[in-house]
Amino acid sequence: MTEAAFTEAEFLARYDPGAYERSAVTVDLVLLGLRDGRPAALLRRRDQHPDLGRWALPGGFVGPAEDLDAAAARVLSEKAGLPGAHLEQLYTFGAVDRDPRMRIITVAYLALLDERAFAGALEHAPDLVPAGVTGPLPERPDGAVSVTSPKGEPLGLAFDHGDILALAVRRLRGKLDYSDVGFALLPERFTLRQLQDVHEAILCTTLNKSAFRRRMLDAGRLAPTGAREAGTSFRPAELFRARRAL
Amino acid sequence: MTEAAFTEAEFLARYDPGAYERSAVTVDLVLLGLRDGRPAALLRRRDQHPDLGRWALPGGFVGPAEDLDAAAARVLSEKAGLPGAHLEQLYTFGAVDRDPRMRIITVAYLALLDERAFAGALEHAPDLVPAGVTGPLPERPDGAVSVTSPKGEPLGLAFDHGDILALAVRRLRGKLDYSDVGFALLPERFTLRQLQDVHEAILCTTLNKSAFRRRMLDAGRLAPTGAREAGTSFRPAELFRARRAL
DNA sequence: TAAATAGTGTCTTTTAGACACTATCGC
DNA sequence: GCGATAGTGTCTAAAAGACACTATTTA
Repeated sequence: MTEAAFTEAEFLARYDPGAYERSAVTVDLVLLGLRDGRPAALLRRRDQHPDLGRWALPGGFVGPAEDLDAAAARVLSEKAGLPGAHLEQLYTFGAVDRDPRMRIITVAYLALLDERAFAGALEHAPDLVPAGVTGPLPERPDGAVSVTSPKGEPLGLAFDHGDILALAVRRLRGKLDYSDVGFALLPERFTLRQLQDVHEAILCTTLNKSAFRRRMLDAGRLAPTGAREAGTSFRPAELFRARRAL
Repeated sequence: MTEAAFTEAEFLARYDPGAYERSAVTVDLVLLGLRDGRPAALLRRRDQHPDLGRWALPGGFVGPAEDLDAAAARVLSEKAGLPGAHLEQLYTFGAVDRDPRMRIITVAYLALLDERAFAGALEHAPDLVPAGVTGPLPERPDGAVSVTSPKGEPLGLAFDHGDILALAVRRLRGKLDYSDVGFALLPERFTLRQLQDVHEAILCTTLNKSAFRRRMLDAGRLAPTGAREAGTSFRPAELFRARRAL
């Protein structure tokens, strides 16, 4: 029987990994944050063919001895110079013709940056541009996003990166209500009003204040700090912290 | 300037794809259905090292000129002999040591089979075994699944396939309420009671009959056929069909 | 005290659960 | 009519929206 012919160690010693087709695998990152209260993504202008002049998500090849999540974290720190951001796998794009150079399968990740991290990334990587992201409209959730330069001009995205960006926004919207991704876009301590502003910006709606506060406080994911914001010319709001999930 | 030196066509003609690290890429399928009203997955016993004797998800390598979705559909029809099943990408698993033979990145897909397709797959591929899947418990959604043979004996899964299976169940549960994945586990025409049974089996709960009917009918995803089920010895229920999403 | 925003109370509307009730089929 | 399940009506409980109201700070 085959089963008894080798031990697993012997089997592995004789195994020839060269016999299989291989593909280039990359990670691409949607670096998403809020800029002036509006969703924005960090993009890089392509200075080479193909899709020269179009705008692309930062990304990089996955090393042969590198976990996917590690590759995403490496690209995040290379491009944005920050370790602490929320990072989650989005989806894997593997259409044969998605890159005309060769077959490249890319695992897309969503990275959420708070305002400070977003600004830090811009300093750390001067080739990144904060592009405004609008849509897909909540009532047409499978639509496309429109991406604009800081001056408001529309930007064309390279490859299938528009699809990736649209998926990132949809994912963020879908998880906003029941997960703690919303906190990732805020500093460590924040007011309930700031949290509501974030939700409204992501969902493209206005929310009811008292209902929002009720839901957030009842959900038990917020810990009051006792401290209050400083520097206001009016009644300062209480500062909360995201409670570590169990 | 680099930009003007070549056209895109010239650039591509000179491009050398050999310069990048590559990885073996596979798709693995969670073939999920209901057997006697309980969740079950189709698994294959490994007859080779590594993990000889453990139970694995059906899968296959992604061809060099094959889209990811096409590879998943191919494996589905090879292993289960059916084209029409619901198929969606789940997650990509790429830990360096997930397979001791070599670096293999696998894109996991969830395939939902109705009772007929499930039985058909068992006939088409006699090496597949319908394994009962229980858990993760709804109150511990990030727990592990336990997998049992048709006789009720626990089965050990190969590689990280237990994680993949658990993720599949969680995804199915999460989408059951707002999407139409529930319909994929039923024949084309079904009664509301059958639909409720499916939901209860997947969610591991009991649901309120009148509230369930209200929700389903109000959601507008059901189309009445006018026909009624046949062969009952009591009042036959109305048959519905899933309405095509816009 | 005026301005501005934080935070609360409460009424209404909607949605979900509980559960008994009626309806309809084969026999 | 009986047995069994389909399907409905209605009460209650919980959650969400509307919106006015009170509270607290700086200037």
